[in-house]
Parts: sequence; structure tokens; C-alpha cells
Amino acid sequence: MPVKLTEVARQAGVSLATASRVLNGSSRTPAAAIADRVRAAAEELGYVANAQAQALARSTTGLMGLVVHDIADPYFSAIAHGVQQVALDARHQVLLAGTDLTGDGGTSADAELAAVNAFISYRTDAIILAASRLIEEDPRLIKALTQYTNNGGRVVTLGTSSIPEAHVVTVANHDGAAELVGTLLGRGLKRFVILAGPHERNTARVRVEGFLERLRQDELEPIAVVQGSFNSQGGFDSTLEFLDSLGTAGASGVSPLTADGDSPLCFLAANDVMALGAMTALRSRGLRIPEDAQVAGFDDIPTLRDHFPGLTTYRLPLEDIGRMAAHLALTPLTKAPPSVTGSVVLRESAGHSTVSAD
Amino acid sequence: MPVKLTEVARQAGVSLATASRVLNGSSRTPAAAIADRVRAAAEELGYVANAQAQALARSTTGLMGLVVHDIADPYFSAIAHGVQQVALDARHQVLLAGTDLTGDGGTSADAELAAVNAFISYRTDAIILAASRLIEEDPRLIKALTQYTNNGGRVVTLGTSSIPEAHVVTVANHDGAAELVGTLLGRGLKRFVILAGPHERNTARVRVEGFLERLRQDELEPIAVVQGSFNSQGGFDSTLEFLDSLGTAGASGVSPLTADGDSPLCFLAANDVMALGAMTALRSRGLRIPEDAQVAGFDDIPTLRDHFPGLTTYRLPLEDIGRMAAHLALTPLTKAPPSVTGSVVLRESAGHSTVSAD
DNA sequence: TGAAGTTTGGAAAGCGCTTTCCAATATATG
DNA sequence: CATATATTGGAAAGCGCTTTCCAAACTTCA
Repeated sequence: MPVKLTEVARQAGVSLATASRVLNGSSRTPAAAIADRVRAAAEELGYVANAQAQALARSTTGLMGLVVHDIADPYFSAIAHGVQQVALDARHQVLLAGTDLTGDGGTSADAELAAVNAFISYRTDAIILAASRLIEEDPRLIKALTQYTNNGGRVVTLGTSSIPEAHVVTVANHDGAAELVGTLLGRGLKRFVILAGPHERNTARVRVEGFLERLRQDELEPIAVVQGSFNSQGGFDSTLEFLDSLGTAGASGVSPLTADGDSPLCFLAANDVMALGAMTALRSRGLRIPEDAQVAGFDDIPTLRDHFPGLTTYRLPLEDIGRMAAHLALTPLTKAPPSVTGSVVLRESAGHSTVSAD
Repeated sequence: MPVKLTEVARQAGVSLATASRVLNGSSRTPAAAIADRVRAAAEELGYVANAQAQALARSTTGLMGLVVHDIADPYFSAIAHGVQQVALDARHQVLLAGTDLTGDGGTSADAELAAVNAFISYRTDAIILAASRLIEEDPRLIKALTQYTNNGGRVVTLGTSSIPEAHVVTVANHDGAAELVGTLLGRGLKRFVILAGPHERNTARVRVEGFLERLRQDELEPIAVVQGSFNSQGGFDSTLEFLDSLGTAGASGVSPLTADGDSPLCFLAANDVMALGAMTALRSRGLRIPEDAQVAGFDDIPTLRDHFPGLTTYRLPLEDIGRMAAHLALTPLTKAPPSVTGSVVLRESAGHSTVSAD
């Protein structure tokens, strides 16, 4: 039903080949007079090239697939934003899929596999896996992606992954976590509760390891490590769980978490949204931040800008990460594979102007 | 390079037609024995159908295009999330574009046109325009979309639009704004500053009109209407601008905004992110919320869950809106076009437990 | 058992482009 | 002026599928 190149060619009185050459970027450029006629005809008829047909003929689609976990999570949407920028510059379209949507009651690994298969089916030129990798990759995923790369597809992952042939944007999850703890230790904090994400998620696990390692370096142990889902609710639930586990033991004073002389208790969350959930939980129990309890996150998601009290965190340049991933996805890697580090950002929620560090 | 149907057919010892019929959902189902052979061959070779070729042959792509403004804005990512859910159920892939990315220094209207043209080129089965409409639609956009719908494409917009043939998800922007103000008035608030979004954006404008109309109904006028961009920064800047415009006039007490006996000043923002920016601005001037100034937003974006003080707002079921839009995009509208209303959510930032309403 | 009806698999014609050859014309060279 | 060399437009062969016909093979029923 849409007008096709044949019609443009007829209208311009040229052959199909000529029309194709002037309209859709070929190495050969027909004479100016002819070209103008073709362009005029296309304009008049409102011709829009059929990208599907072009893809079939060119065997490249101009598509790039992006797999996130939950696009409504600021972490992922920031990355997606970065990806989009590069895609736009490279005149590529981005196909988006989320692994939090498990249509048929499957796991998020199933959702990821389904997304990847869909992308492969659409012959995307590249696939960016931004949803955090699992410790144990699904063999079906590996198989599909291996075949994909063998066929010329490019795949990019964030952090590290056990996916062969994947280009990876290395992120300082471990070292950043350690650095964050180091800074907090330097500000006099000593008592930590770790709000860990799901253990099978690499990023979550690696960050927690970074926390623990740095603590060990100072011969410290966290008071508790609570596992929770990798979102606000997870931070909220874990925090409540921890508070409840204290039982009536600490129900004495205004600040049940701080015995006299103790440094304040600090919750280290595996990411910012968990930290925010934790703050909400603490508040719901009437605890003041940072006086009664402190909180630190990881990522520095953009929405933190308007949070109060400000969340101490480790800043990752999320949009840059998205951009790098997209670059890696599109261009045959010239320089060394990118490695991203961030920096500690101290805000009111922890280590900023604590009682002990002032 | 990827294995194709011909190879599967050969391997299974059947014709191309048969292989196609068993693998890619046809109305005709070959005999069970044959079908098994074909499936086995496909599995063994790792066959993945080429969606581009299918699209060409079937003249339907299974794609749906989603145009948002800024995917990193929680408002849009919530909607996108809803869209994704329906797309997944309908086995469609979603192509994402953002109008905040203006590659070649164009306007966001240019970006939207480019996105729509790209979607048309990829022959998406439907296009959802979630980026807020302009008062004055770009004629090129209208032309492109009209041709698109004439060719069987479906287009969906949010709010209202002057795009002919578009299916629209009506949203209670006006009435919701009025209701919100009504509630605040009922709680004793009388003095308002409106943080308006860009006037050319329909949603922003309509909400402000709702605010104004309800005020007028009580023979009230806002103290000021400040224009700002439709994001956190816009709310921040507008608020500062307003505060500065007060000059030294209010620099006397702790709470320069409230003369004795006055009800507190309340900032009405055209959306939540602006409201959050406003709160940040107020805080930066040492003003307490809600004691010194109050704030209300619009949307109830999911990230509000963890904000403190809680933002009073008008809750819109954003994911539902996304879902509805996607439904409208995929199925030939059976019932009446959907109309979405929300509800006022009172939180600490305004009208919740104000001095005057307690 | 034969005619009519019903399945079932396959051949081949597209779907809308790109691109390789080819032929024709224009330009340069001896 | 004839020949060699660029340049340019067009015919046609795909790209990997779907789907319409057809024909062959079975059923069914009188």
C-alpha cells in the first residue's frame, strides 16, 4: 500500500536501479539532472523506503537491540538514554526489551533469552545486554549469542560476563564499592549493615564483595548482610527485616541503633534504589537520617538530584556507560576496551557531616 | 550467514513450503511425522527465522514504535514500561525513540518527525506518540502520519492531539489539576505560585489551565505563574526565579513566604519532576517544607515512593496509560476509547497536615 | 469399484529493495 | 578519425521468507 520505489522510478522516468541509487545512498551517483527528477518524484509521492526490504537486500538492518531489566528503574533508563544518543548519531534504531517482564511466568533469564532470540530474529546489527548478568549464564543464551556473533552480530555486556565473544564495558563495581567504604571508614563510620542484592546477579554480588573486602582490610565485619531484591522494595524490606531482627534489644532510646559512644550505624546498599528504599524504611520507623542511621548507595542515579537528605553514593557515569556500550556495539573496537570508574559522592545520608566526623 | 529455512527444509527432506508451514505458524499444519522432522532439523541447525524477510512477505512487521520525550524521565519510563508489557503479550517488539535527542541541532519537533519517519520506514504496525503534543502540530508530521494511517498503520497519542485519525488515550489533565487545587483549597491553602511547563506543550498547558480555572472558581488568582522547562531543572530554576523576584521584601524572618496569618504559600507544578526540582530549590534557600512553603506536583511518578517529604500530587496510572496506548495500537478498538482519570494523593509536601488544616 | 471430496506436499510467484553485470554513450588519447 | 577508457543507466538476479495454486495421494460413500 505505501508507495514503492518502482513507482517513484516510473514517475521520474528512470529505472529502478537509478532511483535506488539516488535515494538510498549508493556509491554510484547518477547525474545531477536525473537525481533531481528522482528526488522530486519521491517527494511528490511521499516515498519512504521500506527498511525491511532494504535490510533483506543489504543484509544489515540498522537496528540495535537493548536488553535492560526494568526500564522504569532510573539506572536502566539512564543507560538507555546514553544508548539512544549514540544510536541516533549512527542512524540506528533501538529495539528495547525488559527482563522484568516475564510474559509466561518464566524467570527473568527466560525473558532475556526470549528478548535475545527476538533480536536475533530481527537481525539486529548488535545486541547490548544491560540487564545484570547472572553468575551462571543460561547455556541456551550462550549458544544463541555464540551463533549470533559467528554470523557477524556484535554483543556488548556491562560489567563482566561469561559470554564468549562479548565486548564488555568494564565497570568499577568492586573497586568503587571498596572506595566508598574506605571513604566512610575515613569519616569515622565503623558499624555497617549490608543490603545485598540477589546473590546470583553479578553486579550486586561484586559490589557486596567490594564492601566486605574493604571492611576486612580494616579488620571489620558487617553487623549483618541482608539479602533483598535489587529494587526499592528490596531495600525497604531488607531494612525492616534487619530492624526487626534487633528485637526489643534496641527499643530503649530514641536511637536504638547507636549505643553511647558507638559510631552511627550505616546501611550499605548494593545500589541506589535499594538505598532509597532503605531510607524510606528507616523513616517509617521514626529513625532520623543521618542522626540515627546512615545510608549509602551505589550508582548515583540522576533522580538523586532531588532527594533529601542527599544520598551518599558511588557515582557511575550511567549515560556514558550507555554511550560506550552503543559505540562498542557499532564500531569495530579500535582502542582498548573501555573501563569505567566513578567517584564517591558524599551527601547528607552518610559520612557527610556526621557527629563523629565533624 | 545465519541458517535459513531452505537449509532446514533440505535437512528435513521436505519442501520450503512445508518447512515454513510447520515452523512459522500457518493455517495449514503438515502431518505430525513431517512436522517433527522439520522441528528437529530446525533445532539441530539452530534456525532462527529472519523477521525482516517475514515482514516483507507478510507485510506486517510485528514492530511497534514508541516515541517518548526523555526515557530517563520517570514519567516516560513508566509509560514505556506499560507499553512493553502489552507488546510482550502481543509478541511485538518495541522500537524506542526520544525527542529530547536532537541529533543535528534541530528542535524536538524535528526529532519527533525523524523518529516517526524512521518508524514508518521500518513499517512498524503502530506508532505511539507519548512525547507531549504541541499546540501547533508540525504539518510535515501530520502529513507523514496521515499517509501512514491510510496505509493501515495505527497511531495512538496521549492526552489530546490535533493529529487526524489518531486513537487517543484521554487523560484527565485538566480536571485532575482542578481537583488537586480543589482539595488544597479545602485544606485551607489560598496562596499559590504556579510552575508552568512550556506553554506550547499541551499537557503542561492544560494542567495549568486546570489549576487556574479552579482558582478562579474561588475568585482566587495565583501569586505568580512562572514558566520553566518540563523537567527537574525547570522546576528548580522557576522556583529560584520566583524567590528572587520577591527581592528583599521577604527577607525578614525565617519564613519569608508567610506573613502572619497568611496560609502557607503553595507551589503548583505542572508535573512531579518539576515539583521535585522546586523542593530542591526551596531547600537550597533554607526553606522548610511544608512549614515555610508547600509543593504539589502531578503524575505520581513511581520514584515518589521514596521521596521525603512525600510529594502531594495527582496520581495518574502511568503504566496503565502505557498499556492502554499499546492496546489501542494493536487491536481495532472495540469499546469506547479509553479515558483515564486519577486521584489526588496528599502527602507531607502540601495539604497533608498543614498548620491551617490541622 | 469408481466418482467425488478431502488432505497434504511442493513449485513458483511474489514482497520491495540492492547490486552485479552489461550495453550504450560520452570523453580522452594516439 | 579510429580506438581505448570512463561514465552512466538499465536488466535481472538475488535477499529469505509466505502463500497461492496444483497435483498427487487418500478417504469416503454409493
